[in-house]
This record gives sequence, structure tokens and C-alpha cells, in this order.
Amino acid sequence: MAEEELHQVPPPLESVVWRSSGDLFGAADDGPRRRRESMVNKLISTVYSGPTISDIESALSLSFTGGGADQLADDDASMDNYTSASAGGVLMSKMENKYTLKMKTCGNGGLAEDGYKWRKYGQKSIKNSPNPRSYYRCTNPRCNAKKQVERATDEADTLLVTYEGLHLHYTYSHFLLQHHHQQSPPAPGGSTTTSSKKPKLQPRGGPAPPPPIIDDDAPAGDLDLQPSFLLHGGGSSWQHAAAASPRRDDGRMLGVFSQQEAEGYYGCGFVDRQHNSNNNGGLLEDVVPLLVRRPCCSSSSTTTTPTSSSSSSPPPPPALSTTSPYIDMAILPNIF
DNA sequence: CGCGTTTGACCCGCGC
DNA sequence: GCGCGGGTCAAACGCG
Repeated sequence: MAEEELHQVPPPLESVVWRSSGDLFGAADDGPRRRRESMVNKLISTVYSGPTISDIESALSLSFTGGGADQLADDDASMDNYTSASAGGVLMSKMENKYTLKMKTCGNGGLAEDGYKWRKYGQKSIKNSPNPRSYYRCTNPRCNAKKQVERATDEADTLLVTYEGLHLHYTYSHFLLQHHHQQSPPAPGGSTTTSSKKPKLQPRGGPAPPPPIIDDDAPAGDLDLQPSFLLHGGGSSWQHAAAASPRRDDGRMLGVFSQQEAEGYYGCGFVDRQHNSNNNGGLLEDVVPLLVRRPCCSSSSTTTTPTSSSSSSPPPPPALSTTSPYIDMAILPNIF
């Protein structure tokens, strides 16, 4: 069944896929390398279309560090403006593959609406900070995304959420819903991995787990295979920025979707997508957690928050929220 | 019983 | 080399 659905996914459009990092970010000055790369890409893409590790690295470096401190500094002003205007999440800093958001907590004893399910694996009191820092890891065993949550020392209702790593998976259930049932909303709150039993975390210990390798024969029912993320760069079109995606043995990525495909599934209009409750799980989440876009707007979610249990621990985990429904997409150029 | 949280211990990088 | 602090591990515990 799910396999059937997968088969209806249009094939990736390599022209979009392969211009991802370079053209998008205007890195045009490494000509020879890019030419060679594009030749190789063309060859390889006859077999499989998707970004390479180098694409990802390139995109990541451009995304998180390429803007550089200057841009970040320049953006600070607009960020402040944004903050005061909307009291939304604010990008506090970014480095390497980390970025920190400063967000208001939700008064409703809220839920972490970032579209992913996190598992708390540690809490640590931080020097010179009265508030402990909580450590969360994405429950998806293929995913190495992590986040740290701590209360701001000066503002009790503010959380500093640091995201590290990218989600190497996609909220696939949403994708399927998108694809087939544009009218039927997914599970409330953007629950992503709950359509089936949550996979167990892989045992830890020893060397760092290898990058996720996708079995070509992986069942279509695996909901976490969707890589690639799409960015909306403030303009009117989707931008296929990069793909932190599951990797095959040959280093290539699986399941990349083109701009057109994404538009087909989500509609190009970002506003539409944001305000369409059907679309609360998307590729964008692979970069910017859902909380950034639709924080605290659904109280019906039961799966995206680490708060659910008997926690007697002090800082209620990420009751993340903003007073505006979404972070203005103007924030994205600052992130990427 | 399974899953998630709690929490003390441990590991590791960094500065002195 | 040592101490400190941040990050992670993993056993214990609680909840549904």
C-alpha cells in the first residue's frame, strides 16, 4: 500500500537537484570544480538523482556559516525588529550546524510544536545559570538531530533552544497525506512518527553511529526516508537548498524531491502552505523545526512534546511558543 | 510491559 | 598535568 504511494512520487528533477547548493547561494566562482562536478552529477543522476555529500556540505557551510558574522550582525537589527513586532522566535546565533532560537514560552503549559519527537537524554545544570539545560535527541534512530533547551536567565518566559544537526528524515506520513489526501489533515499537531510504532533507538556506545544508510529495499512504509529540504528564501519560489538525507553506500542521497514536486505537493505559495493545516508537515521541517513556523498553535498534539510524562523536573520542557503563528520567513535568510 | 524521564556518573575538550 | 565545565550515558524509576 505504502509502496504504491511511493511509486506515485514523481521522479526527482535533476536540474533542480543539482543546482541546489551552488546556484541557490550564488557560489559561482569555483568553475572547474563545478563543471567536473556537474559532469559527474549528470552521469550519476542517470541512475539516481539527488544531492551528494559535497552538496550537503557545501549547502551546510553556506547555510550556517557562509552568511558569516557580518550578515548575522546585519540581520540582528531586523531580528530585533521582528522580535518586537511579533514576539516570535528569534535566531540568536548560528554556527556550523547549530543555531539557537530564543523563544517565548507558551502560557498554556504548552507543547513543543516543532514537528519532531524528541527524547530527553540528559539534563545538566549550567554554571552561572540558575536554570538547568535539557538535552534532547530526535527519537528517530536514523536522525542525529539534537536540541538543547534552557531558560533564559534574564527572562523567565523565554527559552533558548539550540538545534544541532539536521533531521535526516522527513515527516513522511505528512507527505503521504499531502500527496493523496490534500483535504485530510494529518494527525493534529504535526505528529510525525506516530503512524506506526516508534522505532527503538539504536543501541549506543562505541564509535559514533555511521551515517544513515538507506537500504534500497527499505519498505515504503518506513516513514523516515524523506530527505531533502526546501527553503523559502523570502522570494516567491521554493528553493531547493540542500539535502541532509539518508545516504546510500555510494554516498548519494535518496528520495530527493524537486522544487516542482514540492510545489506540487505543498503548493508553491508559502502562505498557503503555512496556513493550510493540511500542510503542517513538510520538507522545510528538515531545516527549521515546525515550532518556528507554527509554534504553540495546536493543543491537540500528543506526540511532539517531551513534556508528556510525569516530569517532576523543573523547567517544563519546551513549551515553545511565539505569539505569532509563525516565524516570519524573513528569518530564513538569516538562518541560511 | 514498553516507553520516556530522571539523575548521578562518566567522558572529553579546553584553559591554566 | 590538573581541574573545570559541558555533553552523554545508562540504570533506576514512573506512568499509562
